[in-house]
Amino acid sequence: MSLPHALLTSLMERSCSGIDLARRFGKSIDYFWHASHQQIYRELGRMEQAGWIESCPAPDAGRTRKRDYRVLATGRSELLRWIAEPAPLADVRDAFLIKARAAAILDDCDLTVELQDQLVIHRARLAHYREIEARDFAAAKGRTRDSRIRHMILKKGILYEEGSIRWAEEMLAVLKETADDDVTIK
Amino acid sequence: MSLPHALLTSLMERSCSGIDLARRFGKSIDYFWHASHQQIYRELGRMEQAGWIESCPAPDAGRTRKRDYRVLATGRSELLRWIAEPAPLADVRDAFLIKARAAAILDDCDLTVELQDQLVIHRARLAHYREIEARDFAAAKGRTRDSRIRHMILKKGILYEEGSIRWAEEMLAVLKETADDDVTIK
DNA sequence: TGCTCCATGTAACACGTTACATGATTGC
DNA sequence: GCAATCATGTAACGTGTTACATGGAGCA
Repeated sequence: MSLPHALLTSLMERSCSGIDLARRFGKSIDYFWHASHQQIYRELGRMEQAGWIESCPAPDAGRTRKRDYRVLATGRSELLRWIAEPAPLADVRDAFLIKARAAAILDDCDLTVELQDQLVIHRARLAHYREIEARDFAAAKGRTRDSRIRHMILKKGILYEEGSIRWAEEMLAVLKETADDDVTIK
Repeated sequence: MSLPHALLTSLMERSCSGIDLARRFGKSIDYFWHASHQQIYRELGRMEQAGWIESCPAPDAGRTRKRDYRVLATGRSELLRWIAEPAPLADVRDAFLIKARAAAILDDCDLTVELQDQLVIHRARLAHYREIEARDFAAAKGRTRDSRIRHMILKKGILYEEGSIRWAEEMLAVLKETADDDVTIK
C-alpha cells in the first residue's frame, strides 16, 4: 500500500493538481512505482477523506473543476509513520524471463526480435537518465543531502538499465550460438 | 496476464500437483514472478476449464484430493501464441525508493537500519544463486541450449542482486556522510 | 458550429492478498 | 486420541487496468 505515500511525497515536494501529479509521476517515480491517472484520482479522493490532504480550486481553474492538492499535518505524520515501518523488498515482474524458460524447452519460438526491441528501449532510457544526471547532478552541484539522495535514486535507474542492457546482449549471443541446436520435448 | 503461461511452462517442464507447482514456483520463478498458492489453484481451475491442461488423481493421492496436472496440446499452442506476442517490459515496484525520496525532504527519518536489513537479504540471495550456479552450471555442463538459457535466467537474478548490493552500500555511505546536514521543509 | 484537447472522474472487471475452512495423513 | 501438517480450496477485500462519460476551453 505505497501509492498514497508516493503521492504524499510528491505533493510535499510541490502542491499541484491531479493531472500535474500524474504527469510528474510519469516522468520520474513511474519507473519504480507505476500508477495510472484513474488510480491517482481515486487515491487523492481517499486521502482527502482521510484528512491527509486538502484541496482548493486551482489558480488557473477558470470555470473548470481543476483543483490543487496540498499535504496537511496529518498527512505528513502518516508519511513519517509509514517510512518508519519496514517495507517489502522490491517486487519484480518480468514476463520475458518466463518466455525464456519456455523457449528453453520449446522449439519454434524466436525471442531475438523482442530482445532487440527491449534493447532499443533500455538504451533510450539509459541515455535519458544520463542526460538528467549531467544536467542536474554535475559534480559541483551535488553537495546537499537532498541533491545527493535524489542522485542516488537516479543512479538506481541507471544501474538497472545498464544491467538490463548487458544481460540482453549476452542473451542475444547465447540465442545466436545455440540457434541450430536440437530442441526436443520428451 | 502471464501467470497462466508461467504455470504452463512449469508444468511442461514436469507434470505435478498444485502444491508441488507452488513449491517449485517459490524456489525458482518466484523472484521474477511471484504467485501465492491460492492464485495458483484458481488459475489451475481456469486453465482446466479452458482445456489447456487436464488433471487426474495423483499416484500418491491415497484417499486425499491430490491431483496431478499436465499440459494438453491446446495449452502448448496457447503458450506458443503468447510467446510470439510482445510482452510488457519488466515492471519494478520498489517502495524503498519512495522512502528515499521522502527522506530527501523530511527530517526525523533514518533509513540506514532498513538498508542494512536489505543488504543481509540481498547477500544471502546472491550466495544462494551462486551455489546453484556452481552446482548446476559448471563450465563443462553448460553446453546444451536448454542449460545455457536456464543459466542466463539465473544470471539475471545474480546481476540484480549484485546491483542491489552495490547500490545499497553506496546509499549507506551517502546517508552517513550527510547525516548531520540541515534538512528543512520550506 | 463543430472538433479536439484538457481535467476529472465512473463503472466494471481482472489480478493479487489475507484470513479462514475442510478433510486426510502423520507423529506422539 | 490429539495435535500438527498436508493439500486443496472459499470468501472477502484491496489494488490495478480498461473503457467510457462529462463539461469546459481553444480553435477553425
